[in-house]
Amino acid sequence: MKETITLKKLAEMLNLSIATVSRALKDHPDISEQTRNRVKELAELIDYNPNPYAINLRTSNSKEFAIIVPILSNRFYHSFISSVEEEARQYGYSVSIYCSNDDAALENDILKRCRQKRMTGIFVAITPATTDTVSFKRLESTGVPVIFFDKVPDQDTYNRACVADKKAAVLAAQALIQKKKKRVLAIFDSIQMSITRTRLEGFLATFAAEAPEVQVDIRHVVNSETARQVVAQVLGHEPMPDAIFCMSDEILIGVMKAQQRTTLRFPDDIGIIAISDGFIPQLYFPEITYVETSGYKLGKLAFSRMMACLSGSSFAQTLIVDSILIEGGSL
Amino acid sequence: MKETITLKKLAEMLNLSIATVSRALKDHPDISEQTRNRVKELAELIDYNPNPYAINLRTSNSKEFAIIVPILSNRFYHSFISSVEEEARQYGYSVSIYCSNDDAALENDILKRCRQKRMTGIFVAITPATTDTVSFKRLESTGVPVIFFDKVPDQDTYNRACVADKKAAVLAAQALIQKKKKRVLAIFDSIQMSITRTRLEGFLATFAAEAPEVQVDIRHVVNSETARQVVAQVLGHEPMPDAIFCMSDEILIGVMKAQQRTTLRFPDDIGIIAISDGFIPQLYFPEITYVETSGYKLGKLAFSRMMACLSGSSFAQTLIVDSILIEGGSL
DNA sequence: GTGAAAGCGCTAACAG
DNA sequence: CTGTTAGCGCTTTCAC
Repeated sequence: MKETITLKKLAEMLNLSIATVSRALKDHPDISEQTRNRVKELAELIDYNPNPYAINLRTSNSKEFAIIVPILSNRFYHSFISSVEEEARQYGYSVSIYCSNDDAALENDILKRCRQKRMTGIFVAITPATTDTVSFKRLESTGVPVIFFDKVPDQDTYNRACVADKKAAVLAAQALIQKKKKRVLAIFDSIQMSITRTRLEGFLATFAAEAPEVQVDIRHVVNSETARQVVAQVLGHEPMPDAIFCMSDEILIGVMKAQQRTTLRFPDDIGIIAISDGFIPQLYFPEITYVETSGYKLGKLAFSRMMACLSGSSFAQTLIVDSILIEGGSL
Repeated sequence: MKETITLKKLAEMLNLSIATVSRALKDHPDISEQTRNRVKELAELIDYNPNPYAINLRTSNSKEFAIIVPILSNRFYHSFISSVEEEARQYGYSVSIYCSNDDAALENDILKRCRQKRMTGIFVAITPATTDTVSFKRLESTGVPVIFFDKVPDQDTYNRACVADKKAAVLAAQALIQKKKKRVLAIFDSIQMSITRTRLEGFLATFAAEAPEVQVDIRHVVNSETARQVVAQVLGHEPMPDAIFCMSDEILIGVMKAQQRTTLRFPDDIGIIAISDGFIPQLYFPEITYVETSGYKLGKLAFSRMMACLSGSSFAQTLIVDSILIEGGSL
């Protein structure tokens, strides 16, 4: 159990006061260059590490961000997390990950913990059950920025960063129109979810405005398996759709399973397009054409907003990450 | 900016000393039940939260574990992380996630950070480039347990938790033999990786011992795309294999892409089996038969070893998570 | 049973 | 330029 090196020890070894050593280490202008070098050299040599707990106790600045997500087994959040972590490290911050398991009570516990730990700032994707956002507001009022991302509250009094859900659906619809598809099977998640309503609206509005003659068959499913069943049934009967739209990865997976039982080929026999972060689409051959919703880009955006808040930007802002179409060859 | 509640404030409000309040809050036997209740009630009422930095400064116990992984976009590590986090929370520990990006230098920085932050213990999957494990040893010698998992150093002087790599390959081989496959195309990652050598050895030994007559065609690939190319070529020429083995998810993905260009069907025309954590196999229809390597189980195992170390178990130990065969219908 | 006091390692006035 | 001092909030002897 090697004893730890403290400022005091350094000071003793150098015959200086603790204060001087402390200042030398952080390039305080008062300190002579000679002393500074002497201190820094020894510190380096004996591998001095400041105790972050002491620093925090003194300064109440943890240099640590929290990210709270409702679920961890989700690629979108993973890329968001890596993205933020990447930036944070550059700025000398750490990142702690918390998972609320879609449980509003647990989310509240986590929030409490974040308060205890004096987190510098918080990124949070709320659970569907989160109704009481007042505790977030309270935290924010104590000077801890809260950036909501992906799953955000309705009120625009919060800082929010989202992907362009509506536009993603619009882009997908336009791609279908451009490929002259006439009979589109469009599969959406449950209409309960606000993201579904947003995407559905954009999707339908685009067809209505730009290609009203296209037949759009909207179906709602609750998971991958129900998506598979819907498609298995549709593909077995004339008239067949000439393209399928999937509003999420989960749906895409189900559709692909159904397709694998048939002899139909993309894009010759039927086209397919999805909204996705891009991982699942590249599992197939040809790769699936998709409209990208990038957790990575969202992370960058949210982080920059965080830094802005930290340097004083106090008004709430809603930021949107743009979507783009990635051609895979399946449409 | 609401002012924070400290022990001192509580003490003042109750007309008690700080020491008494502190003791009351942690059920010290010296304190009378009456006082204790009085203290606890008020603490609850005004939402007192101890400052973890002060506690740590005093006790040098961060109650925090670190998990260091070489890459975050990996399902296996995700399930490991959730698994550990789940346990840790129950024991009142937090978990910080760090990603070394397969960079040994960064890994070292992270390690330094962990030392600074006085992490209670560390779980680490090392990068392929990590040669210098002495800094881990040094950390361990200061009383911070280091549990290596998945990617572990060669020396058995470390605490290591691994999946049963060899056995996984053996199980897959046995499944192929049992299905009376006679011409197996077996695709492995680069022979550079120790995991490849381990699996290859188990795989070949099983055929040699139990079914020497089976033709096993071993191929090494470097990624999903090369796997796809190999299979695309093999499937185009007689004599065709009657089964394919994939040692990893990445290979499986490539193989499936190749298959999607053919009219071959699993399991009728050809069989397929993989080693996987189970996510990718269930993307296809029929789902792919695989030998499971579970990050979740590995997490539980590693955590229990961590707790053992914390309560004094000092000798190094190598733990193995068993593998099982999951039938998907593709073999 | 309760309180006084020391100190964990560090920062930041305030003095010289 | 450098040192002295007073805490940050908490735990923990040691007294009473």
